[in-house]
Amino acid sequence: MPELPEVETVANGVHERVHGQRIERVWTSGKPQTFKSPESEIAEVLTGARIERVRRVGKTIVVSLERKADSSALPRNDKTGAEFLVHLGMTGRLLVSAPEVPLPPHTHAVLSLSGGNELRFVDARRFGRLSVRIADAYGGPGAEPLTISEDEFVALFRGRKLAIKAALLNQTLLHGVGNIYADESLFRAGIRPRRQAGRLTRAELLRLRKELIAVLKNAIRLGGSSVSDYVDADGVRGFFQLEHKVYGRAGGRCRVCGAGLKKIVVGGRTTVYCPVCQS
DNA sequence: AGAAGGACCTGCACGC
DNA sequence: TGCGTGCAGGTCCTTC
Repeated sequence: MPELPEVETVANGVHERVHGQRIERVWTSGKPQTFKSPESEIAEVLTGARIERVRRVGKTIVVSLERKADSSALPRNDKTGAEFLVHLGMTGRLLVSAPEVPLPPHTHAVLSLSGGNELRFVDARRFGRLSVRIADAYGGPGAEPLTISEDEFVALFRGRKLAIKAALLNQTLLHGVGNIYADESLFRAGIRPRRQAGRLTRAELLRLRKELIAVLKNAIRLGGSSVSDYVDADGVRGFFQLEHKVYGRAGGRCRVCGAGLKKIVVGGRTTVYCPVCQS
């Protein structure tokens, strides 16, 4: 399931392959829940536009477009272009493929590019979302975990009564963290997932911030975690799943102390932790 | 207002 | 063998 490192890997890979190219044709599947903007508006904004840049914000892939002079699908704003937002949801893939490669099942959008390749959005479970908007340097709903300061991080959780695990998953506080990296960072920081966020000490929160950043950066370096069907822009799997200490290992032994790993539900999500290493 | 829980959706791993 | 069941979870929406 794509979280910050997986989305970053895909965004970087797609950027390298498509920036500077023009979108010549757009096809969409007609499955309504995939499209947060009307499909006609997406087609109108994308067709003929040039891709300037592809980047990650939180778990969202932001494709910056140079606006066409005659586009009327979005309100006018002459100083800026448009943005195409891609959220991969659970099983979404954004692939750059040659047109002769057969379309995978569950393909929901195909952008034919001036360079000859296609940018394809494929999503079996259809939790992913596509939309377009006026460019205003999309910032996402929460703070960016890779660059947040110590004081800002500590302030996010002050007075919060929900479990620290649930707080990490809340995208309006911190965006980009999902179930895998929440469990992994809490394990590495030695903190129980059910602890009330507002009752963690400053020292514990600083440890959590440090471990979260380390685990995210390490995962980016390894191309993300491939569980379920995550792949990068070339369809290649990541390697961070081999480094998981707790996620997906319920019933197994802790790799640090040998104790049995416990499985519970926190914030509606399966949560795995070590009862000895996490106090 | 903040927190909690269900709905959405499909593929896959099970068990009988 | 084949079928049915349950589980996975990011985000949105409703409820408390």
